[in-house]
Amino acid sequence: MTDKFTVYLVDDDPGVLKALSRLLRAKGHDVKPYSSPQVFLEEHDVGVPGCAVLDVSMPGLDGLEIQRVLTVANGYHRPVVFVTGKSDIPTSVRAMKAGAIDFLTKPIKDKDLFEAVSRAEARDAESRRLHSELESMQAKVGTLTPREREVLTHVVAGRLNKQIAGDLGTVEKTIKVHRSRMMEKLGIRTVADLVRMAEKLNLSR
Amino acid sequence: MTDKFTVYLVDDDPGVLKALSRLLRAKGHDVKPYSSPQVFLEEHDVGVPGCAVLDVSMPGLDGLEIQRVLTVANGYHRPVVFVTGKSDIPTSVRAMKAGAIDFLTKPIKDKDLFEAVSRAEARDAESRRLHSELESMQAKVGTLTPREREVLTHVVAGRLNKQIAGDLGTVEKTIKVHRSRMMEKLGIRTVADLVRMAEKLNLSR
DNA sequence: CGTCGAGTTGGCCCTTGGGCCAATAGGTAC
DNA sequence: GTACCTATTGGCCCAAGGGCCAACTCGACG
Repeated sequence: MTDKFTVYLVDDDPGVLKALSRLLRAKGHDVKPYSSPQVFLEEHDVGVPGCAVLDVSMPGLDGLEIQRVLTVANGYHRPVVFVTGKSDIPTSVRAMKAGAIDFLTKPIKDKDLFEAVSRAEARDAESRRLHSELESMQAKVGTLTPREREVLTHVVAGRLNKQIAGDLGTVEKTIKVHRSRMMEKLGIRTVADLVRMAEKLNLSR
Repeated sequence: MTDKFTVYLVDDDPGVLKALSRLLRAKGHDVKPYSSPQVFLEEHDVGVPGCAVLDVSMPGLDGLEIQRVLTVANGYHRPVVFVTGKSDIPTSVRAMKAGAIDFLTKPIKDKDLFEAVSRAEARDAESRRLHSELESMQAKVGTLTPREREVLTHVVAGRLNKQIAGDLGTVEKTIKVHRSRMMEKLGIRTVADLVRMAEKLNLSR
């Protein structure tokens, strides 16, 4: 149903690795199989849209460890689906609390795996969309001078130019100029849009 | 550490019920023990700040069923902590996916239960705060006339009075009046606040 | 039929926002 | 030192927001 979505598959059992790879490839996914968690982490690229399907218990690095590492990144969370042959409830609960998409026990039903990967794909797409939106906004805010940024926060707070001038120890005219340049740089025309942007970036506080 | 926080405790085992009750009461919580899921659901009051601690497997209504019922409400989700003597991974995963705070296996460590209830309390408080905030805002929006509401959406969209007038087939003066009355009724003074309110209420679309 | 709320509109006037042009001052980079 | 960026300020003028008072229409309610 989809393509250009990469599934990072990590399982120390070559048989499982092969079987799941075939299954997911048949579904149209781009699969990258790893029998070693370490190698996976080295080659893993957060820039690629995709999800991780991890065996819970592996020698060296177990699935939960990997999940933690993947989560640390920069706010972006690589969606993780766990598969396991032998595990326990506390482990599954910990995984889910940490944000796992699903926690499947072997024997794994194809349908369950597909659904999990599908949800992972949706979440990944959404989080990428959000993330890139925030990035582009932050990039624009980054081009603002310190003064312009101050004015921005005051405008978002709903203060009048005159009041902002008072707060910043200058005159209204100066604020108008900063304000105008600020809006220009942000590529925004209305205060409404400015407020929405500021809300998303948490610039209100 | 806290009080006036109610723990609805539901377990068909009288012994467990008694033990957990004592434990939670000692911690300062107001505990309402039920050995019957049905009775619990009948007496349950979403208006009371608290959480539910449910046994997963019970005759009649199992824990997951109860969780589903508690979730249906009106957008408010009663935080649920599961306790179980005998369960399996798929069940725990389903519970966590459905938003459970935690899924504890017996023998339950006091510390785990306390932490779970504590997190449930935090979540409950937060969701109540959010909910009441939304309610009061919606109540105010409810006092608006249809026309005022239309104007609201246009203002939030960043449109000028003149443009709004064009869209609504009237003149700028009329929009000014609606706009003024609208702000007055909402108890809001700045466009910035209006936008933030609209965002929270999803009035932008 | 009279009252009332909702929707309209006009006029008047003041405050704000914002664009354009010009100019000054301090600091930094080449 | 010259060029450039950032911050400032002034003047001029026009557009937009918004308060106050008054008035009109229409449909619903008694």
